[in-house]
Amino acid sequence: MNLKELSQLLGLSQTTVSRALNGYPEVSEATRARVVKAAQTHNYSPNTRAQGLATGHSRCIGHVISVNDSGEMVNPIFGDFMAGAGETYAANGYDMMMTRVGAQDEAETYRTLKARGAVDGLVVHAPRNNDDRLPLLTEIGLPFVVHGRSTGSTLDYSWLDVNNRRAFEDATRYLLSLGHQRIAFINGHETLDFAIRRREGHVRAVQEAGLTLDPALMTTGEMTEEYGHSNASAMLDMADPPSAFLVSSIICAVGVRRALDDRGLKPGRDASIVTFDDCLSYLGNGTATPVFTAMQSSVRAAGATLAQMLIDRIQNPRGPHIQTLWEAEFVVGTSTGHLKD
Amino acid sequence: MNLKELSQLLGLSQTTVSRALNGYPEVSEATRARVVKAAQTHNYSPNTRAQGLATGHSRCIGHVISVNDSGEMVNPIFGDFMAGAGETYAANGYDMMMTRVGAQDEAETYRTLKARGAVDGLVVHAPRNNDDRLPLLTEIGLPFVVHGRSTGSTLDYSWLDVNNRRAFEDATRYLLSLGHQRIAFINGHETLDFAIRRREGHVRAVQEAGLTLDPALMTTGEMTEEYGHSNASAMLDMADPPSAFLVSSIICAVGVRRALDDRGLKPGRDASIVTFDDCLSYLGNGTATPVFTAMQSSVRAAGATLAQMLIDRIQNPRGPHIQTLWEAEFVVGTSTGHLKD
DNA sequence: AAAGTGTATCAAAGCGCTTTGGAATGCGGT
DNA sequence: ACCGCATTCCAAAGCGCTTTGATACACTTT
Repeated sequence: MNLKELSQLLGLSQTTVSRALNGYPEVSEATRARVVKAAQTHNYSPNTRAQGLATGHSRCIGHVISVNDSGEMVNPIFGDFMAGAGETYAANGYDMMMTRVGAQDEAETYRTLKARGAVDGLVVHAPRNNDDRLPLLTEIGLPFVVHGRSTGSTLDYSWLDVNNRRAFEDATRYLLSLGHQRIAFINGHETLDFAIRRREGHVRAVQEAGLTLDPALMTTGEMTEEYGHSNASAMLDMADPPSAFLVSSIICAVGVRRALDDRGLKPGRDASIVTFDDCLSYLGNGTATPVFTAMQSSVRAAGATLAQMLIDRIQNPRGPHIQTLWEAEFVVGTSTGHLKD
Repeated sequence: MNLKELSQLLGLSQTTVSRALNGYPEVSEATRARVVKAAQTHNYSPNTRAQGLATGHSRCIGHVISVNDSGEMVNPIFGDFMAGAGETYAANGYDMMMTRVGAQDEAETYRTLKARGAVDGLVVHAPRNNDDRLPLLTEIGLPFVVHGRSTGSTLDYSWLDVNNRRAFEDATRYLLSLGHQRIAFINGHETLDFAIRRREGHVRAVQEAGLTLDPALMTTGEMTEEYGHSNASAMLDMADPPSAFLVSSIICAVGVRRALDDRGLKPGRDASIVTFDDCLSYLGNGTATPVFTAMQSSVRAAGATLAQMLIDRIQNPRGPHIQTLWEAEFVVGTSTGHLKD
């Protein structure tokens, strides 16, 4: 069933049917009602591609997932982010497209996406320091919003980020206030902007307290459970092990906890753990009392909000750029306690 | 840059340029080379929608994610599945589209997807017993493949599944062989086909051993960490607690382990855990020796294979349906041990 | 009665591509 | 010199929609 058939069926022109369905005022309400009903009974929906060709828009948002060097890692927050974004897209009649791409042909992918007219805009994930995707997208004229920020970029662009620096500064202060002096910092890859900011926050709080940083207690890497486990294990086996762990992801924190368990150490009693918690739906941080003391911010909510920002931007490309900074909520769970003497 | 401009630039007709780029034999190799090069330098890619309109195909695959009643859960395996599928799609020039939908307007969504011509085919996720999506999709003529199976369906359709019944039967037998008699079974929602099969496997092995099943040791639910933790906790606090846990997901298993840790019990020594492991990239089951004794099968590989099956089906809709059954690999880790007397 | 004003509808062009059904060109064979 | 026969290229139709610019008609208004 297409427009032509439907309009013939109704004894109307394609113009009128199209306008009736798209809510134009030139159509009488009586006619509109008739058209809408017929469309429903005959299960008519306008062909996406024809509509897109005529309007010049795809009503589709792209998400380009860059596969990192290891080539295998899937960001665990991805599902929740997409779930949040998906709600917004659905509510606004947008489709959501995903593209996987190796790091080397990133630029090519973005250019092709634009040339093909496949998407009206896209979300930039996992921004790096001075990320070259921002000038690229600006140059080729593809609307975008950034999940996070790109320090060093002089461009004006829209982003939504968590105040990572403050969150990790506060978290470190909290551990210091409990008497911890040797604090391990299990961070993500410091090619990523958020990881850099987190380190800055941590470093600032440690230095502020007049303590010196031990490089042996700071690691960076892919934020998997195994990564948390192996690094925490190594540190716990040091001659002078840390008494507290500051962890960049609850998934790593699970690994850190396992390292403690392996050694018969109890989190909160024998060693403390503070983690960042993205509020993943399948890895909730306890129901009544939080399991981990954590800085939390819902990545799902971030997805929903960023999607709306992008849609607004697409519909009004000349509008001002929006920058949103969310503060993480600090919750005290059972994984932290005073330093034992 | 569009076809018309490019062809004018080259002094050729649109036909010739189109044919040159699409590999038709009617074009001399010299001309083709010239065209391809010009397309590259001018960054030309055919407009997706125009191409789709002309050919009648979208070269796009749909993934409809049904949001369950709780409305909030995101399947943790989703990211890895999509990563696997995405590789295949990219290699074959297909785009990948996601749609989120509430359970009540599932049918409507599929119909609209077809009517709009938005996708050439789709992957059915999380099939239920006698799933009504299969006859629906067959009726509306949208090619599909199923990740899992739908018991009770009399249709002929393509699927890829893990032999869940055998995996859980074998796992249960393994626990029995270690002397465990009270085995808890932490399962997923038994509206889902795979969960039903897993229960069947477990039940069969228990009955085969001449033991009676204790309904108090069998739970079903959303497979989150918290779900594993709360149910394992409740069972461990029973007068006659289980000595082993059979768990449907490594995420739940992490929760079960936490419940043991809470009580100072050590997995493998004080209680055993066997889990199904989807080989999620961020939640690897140890490097050298597995942490959990597990039945493992890569959901990422499943995504890649199913994507190929679907593409084959789209390109040859009259071809035979393919049914693939994978056996899970059983690995013994540190989470299981003989029953202490 | 003529002119003006909305209102409700329509025919046709155009979006950028593929593809059908020719047409022009070059070349060997008679 | 003429006739096939490839080879190489092209003009134009068509995919299903939106949208421009008109048209037909029923009312006021002067």
